Amino acid sequence: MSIDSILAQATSEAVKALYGVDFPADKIVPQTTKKEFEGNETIVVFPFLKASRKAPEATAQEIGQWLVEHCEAVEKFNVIKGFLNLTIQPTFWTGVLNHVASTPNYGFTAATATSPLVMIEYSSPNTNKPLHLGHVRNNLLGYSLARIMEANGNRVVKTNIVNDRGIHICKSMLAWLKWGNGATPESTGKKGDHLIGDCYVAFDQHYKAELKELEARGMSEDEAKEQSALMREAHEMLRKWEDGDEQVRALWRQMNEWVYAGFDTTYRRLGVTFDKIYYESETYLEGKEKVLEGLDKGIFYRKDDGSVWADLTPDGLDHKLLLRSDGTSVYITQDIGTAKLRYQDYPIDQMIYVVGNEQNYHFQVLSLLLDKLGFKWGKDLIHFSYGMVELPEGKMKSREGTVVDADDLMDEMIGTAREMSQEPGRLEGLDDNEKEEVLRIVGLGALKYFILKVDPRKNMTFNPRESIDFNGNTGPFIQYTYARIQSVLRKAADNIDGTDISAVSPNDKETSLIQRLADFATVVADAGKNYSPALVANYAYDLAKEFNQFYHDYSILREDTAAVRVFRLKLSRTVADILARALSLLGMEVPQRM
RNA sequence: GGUUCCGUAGCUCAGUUGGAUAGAGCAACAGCCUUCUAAGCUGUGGGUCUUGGGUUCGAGCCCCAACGGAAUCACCA
Repeated sequence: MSIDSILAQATSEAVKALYGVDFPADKIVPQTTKKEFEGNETIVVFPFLKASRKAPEATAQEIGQWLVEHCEAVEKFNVIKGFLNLTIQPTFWTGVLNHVASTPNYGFTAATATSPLVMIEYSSPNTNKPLHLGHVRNNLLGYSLARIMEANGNRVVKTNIVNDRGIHICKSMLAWLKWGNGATPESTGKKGDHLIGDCYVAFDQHYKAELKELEARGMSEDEAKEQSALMREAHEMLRKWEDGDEQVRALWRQMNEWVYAGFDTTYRRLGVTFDKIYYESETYLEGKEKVLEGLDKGIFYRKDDGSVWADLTPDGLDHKLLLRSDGTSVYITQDIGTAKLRYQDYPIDQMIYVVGNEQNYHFQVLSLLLDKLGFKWGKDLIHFSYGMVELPEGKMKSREGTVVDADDLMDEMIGTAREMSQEPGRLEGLDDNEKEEVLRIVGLGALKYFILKVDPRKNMTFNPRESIDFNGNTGPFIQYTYARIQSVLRKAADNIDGTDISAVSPNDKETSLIQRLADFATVVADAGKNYSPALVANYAYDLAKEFNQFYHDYSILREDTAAVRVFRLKLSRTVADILARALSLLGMEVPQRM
């Protein structure tokens, strides 16, 4: 039982005993005492004043006295205004440390066969360009969210829907045919996704040039777009694709394979994985049937021109098109289709879509539509909406070449880690492979933490000229704290688990660290409830920061009382363990040395 | 114009269901490596929490309004 619930319960009893009023324990939330004040846990007594009919100080005094007399865990108390500061028995804290240290996966809940099944969709790239910084944010958030949901006892299915069809892919294909000179990833040594991305850019350039020429001949911009031979060819190709033209399909398959190979490399480096991948080319026809079903049931209506619509005005939204007048699907129809397929594949209880905030409206609509169509998780689907990554000059623009490429970025991060590690004494005794592994872990850790520590809803700015920091509130700082503890543990000769530490009285710093360790369970639960990797990230930083201060103030190995030394070693080891587990929720690894 | 989101130190960001004197990092300045890892630690300076009302013992947090910014409101995806 946690100290918070013990105190809440005891305080509830105190109010009952002293004032004869029932005050439910779950309404009492003790909080950690601020550093400036004496004590470990604080209870705010203002809510009890109605019951006590006394001044705040007097009330706090009475409750404090009662707790000292009746609650074993409470050693003493002091009162400042309406705040009752309680000092907890030292032996209690060593007990808490032992508990956390000896509970495997403390704070994590394992899923069972009956746990809720949560499906998380993230990444969802187009196959016409390589992944960039915006995708990186999406992937890291999605993967971390999956880890957090798992830690909270959910069964999780990570899914990716690849947008592998449409006019944009045809543009790349056309460009490859026209100007590609038969280039392949093998012949050029280029990653497949980058090769295709170059084709897409090439199309855009030639298209622009064509428009310019047409406009020079006196056409308006719209006329030029209408007359563009390139665009017509692209559309013709799309039509052939939809007709199943074997030549077009073969090229399409070939190019997509190249792209997937490229994506796989990037995903593997980023450390993200998927349990089930859907391809739009296989799902995009699926939604139509569901829409027609809804039409039959009278949920939707048909206009005179044959198009099908949903009336969402009762929900405060607009009318939404579901099928064009020629009977073909639009974007949202496809999402209905994938929802149907997914539900056939998995008995989903909850669906989380990790998609940028530019699609907020889309998911508001999708939620309503799925609900109307009878999906039990439709109404409560979570659109995990995140803000864009911007450059100091504004948005990233592929046309202007300001896109921050995911592969380049990872290279740079690892490069910076390499520079940092040049200092004498760093990474000595490791062979080259081990060194590279550490640099990879640290470089990627810096990137991941940089992105995950901020509130996902907010737009974030990334300045490519100022490389991501490795000092201060960063991933490497937390990893460093871990590695530092490992170093101490390697040098310790003590039998950590075989020595009794129950007689040790933790000092303030140690008590505070133990409290923080115990908090980990709450943090994991809150992160799950609020879908918030940032909560975990900031917790890990606080814990690491506090440990570093402790490390500076108190010696561990040089403490000559065996019991205290072992106590501190155990505390350190548990901090390292919790740090590693917190970071694992962010998809981050820890190095044994750095 | 409608809807949704954001506004905290020069910059990047925290701020746990409303609690005590609003916190970190970066940048600046001043210190600390003969000691368990200096990717660290300590100190100094830096704030009208966009503004104005309201709710109450108490508001950065909740409500209303204004201002500023972002996204979105396609027979595009």
